[in-house]
Amino acid sequence: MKSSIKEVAHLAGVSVATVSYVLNGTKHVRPETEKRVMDAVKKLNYQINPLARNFRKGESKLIGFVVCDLSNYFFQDVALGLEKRLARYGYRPILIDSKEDKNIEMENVRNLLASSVDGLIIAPTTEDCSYLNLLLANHSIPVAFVDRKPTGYDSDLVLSANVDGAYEAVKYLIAKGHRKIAFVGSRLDSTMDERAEGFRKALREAGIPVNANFIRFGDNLSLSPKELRHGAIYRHTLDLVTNHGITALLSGNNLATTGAFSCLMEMKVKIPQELAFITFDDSFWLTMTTPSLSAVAQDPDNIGEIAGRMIYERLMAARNNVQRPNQMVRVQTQLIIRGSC
Amino acid sequence: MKSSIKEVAHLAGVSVATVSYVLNGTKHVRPETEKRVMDAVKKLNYQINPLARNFRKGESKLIGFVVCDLSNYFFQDVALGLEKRLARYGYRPILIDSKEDKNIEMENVRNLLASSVDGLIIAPTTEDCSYLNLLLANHSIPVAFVDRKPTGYDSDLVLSANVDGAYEAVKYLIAKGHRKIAFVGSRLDSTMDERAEGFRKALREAGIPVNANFIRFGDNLSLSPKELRHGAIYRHTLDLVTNHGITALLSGNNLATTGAFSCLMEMKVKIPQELAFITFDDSFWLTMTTPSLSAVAQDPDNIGEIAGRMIYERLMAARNNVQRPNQMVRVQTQLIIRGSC
DNA sequence: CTGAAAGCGCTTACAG
DNA sequence: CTGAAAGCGCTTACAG
Repeated sequence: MKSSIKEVAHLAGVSVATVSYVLNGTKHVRPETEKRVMDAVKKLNYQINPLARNFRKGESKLIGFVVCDLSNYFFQDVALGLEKRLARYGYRPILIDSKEDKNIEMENVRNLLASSVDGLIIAPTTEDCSYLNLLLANHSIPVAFVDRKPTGYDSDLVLSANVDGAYEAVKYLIAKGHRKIAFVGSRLDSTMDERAEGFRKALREAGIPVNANFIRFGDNLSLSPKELRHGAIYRHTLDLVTNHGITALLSGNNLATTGAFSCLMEMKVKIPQELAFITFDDSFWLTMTTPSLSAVAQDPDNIGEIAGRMIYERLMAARNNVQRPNQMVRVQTQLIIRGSC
Repeated sequence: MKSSIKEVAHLAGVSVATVSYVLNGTKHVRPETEKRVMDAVKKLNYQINPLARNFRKGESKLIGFVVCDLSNYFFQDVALGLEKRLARYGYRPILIDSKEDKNIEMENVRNLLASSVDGLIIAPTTEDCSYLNLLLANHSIPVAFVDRKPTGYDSDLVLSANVDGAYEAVKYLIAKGHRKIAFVGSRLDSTMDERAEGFRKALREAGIPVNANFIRFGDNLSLSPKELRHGAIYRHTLDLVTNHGITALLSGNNLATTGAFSCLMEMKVKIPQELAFITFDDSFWLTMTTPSLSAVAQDPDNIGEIAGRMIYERLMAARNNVQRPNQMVRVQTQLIIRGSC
């Protein structure tokens, strides 16, 4: 049945050390000896016991991915990219949902540490990540952040080029002749702030005064499924459309779009004739609406891959005892024009 | 820093065995002794080393979930339910995508076995799962299937009530006066077959002759992203609408809906006036279309939970050496009427 | 009720 | 180039 390295050694007539050397390529072994070992391995259909190896090496080959909202397809796509990249390195991700609750996030991190993950990738629920200082005091594992810029804990970071993305979108709207352009974001966090900044930048550059009242954010409830459609974003959109005569709207992410577009549909606003609309976050369903929706596409797959690579590089750096300064990577977005503007 | 059970034992003035007994509750220990141990644990901030424990116990606490198509939100939701349930039992899922390719699926299973998962949940790419007999010959771990009915390997199974779901939908359409009703499914597998059967059953029951030409399936390409919109399903829909004068259409799943609804949009078919439409698989985006789309909602979260529970129960059964016959669970669907019918 | 000790299956200095 | 042996941190019969 399940054979161990001992039986391989016995059958090959060598020591277990030699078998280990051959299997891991950690020491040069005479070709002849190597062949004997490999023959024995084949004959016994031997497979290394990863439980034993991991224990011995003190690693789990597991990377925890703590996600603020795993029901959001953006993060699911990040996870897909992460999985793909980690697989290359012989690591696997463990996904865990924080449901946009800081306490759950902390609990998740604690749990993952208790299951000996070798590294941690965090899409934080809120910026403040100082709790990590305490939790990671006794665990020297690498951490990388994605999507939101953390404060209170310094580490690698992968973000979309949010300013540029919003800037390009608004620039496009301005080029189409729009002047009364608004921005709605799901909740004011570092990401929404950057996108709002890109929004302002485009207006400034075009010499259009920035009306602070045209930049709106939802409340904390805006992230919950119940409030997505008819919550704060819906009301902001309604107000902007009916009371302020905006002609174009940029939505800060897919959550805000749910509320904003729900409102526009219910109000039977003619898009793009009466209102031009662009959203952050591309998805296939943006082509199933009437009209199809233009989008600033992020590249979640790539974000996941980069986070995976960073964690791996940091792991290697630690193993080789080399210093590695914290890095921040910005992933480009892409403006996709469809029927809504 | 990281302390071991030895240091706890030393500080508490007991043997490591006693510490282990206390920590695991595996033997009765005098309350006084127990307190000494717990105090030492607290003082040293001791956390059990799961790598060592797993190795010793020969388990990984990991359950592999091999998914035919992880980019499909249906399976992502199944994974969410699975994760939730496994967490309760102290297990974690490892997700891995087969990209609707049998060879990748087999490779994935091999990989997971090589990483010592304690159990396997499989959403198979195709029915034939006889390859498992060979792969699992040396690994006595439990397996559960979800979504599609496998052949060639017998184990637990979680499926939607596909016949009933389709039956209810078509019954509804018939009650609305429809007679020329068609069914389009992404690819003929056990699931699509069952849904087509529910479709037929409703017609039969209403005394409406079943026109075999009104039951259409895509080809193998119908599952690939490129072909989703304008592939076989699109063409079937086009043919059914333009050449056969159908007045109602049931789509067998979310993939088929992408092709079918794309066609209907492009043909500017008036829904529900000219054609009533119902799809399998609910999703939030079905309310963002014009009109909103009625759906036979599956309960992926529940499917995932049940699969997790089954695996766990089988694990417990094996540990206690009790026989446990294979089970099949059907999860009810729910007809959600929106604007499309 | 508690402890001494074996052993899970590897890897890795160390010796030769 | 190869091997004998220690040891990673637990759990668990077994003995008392």
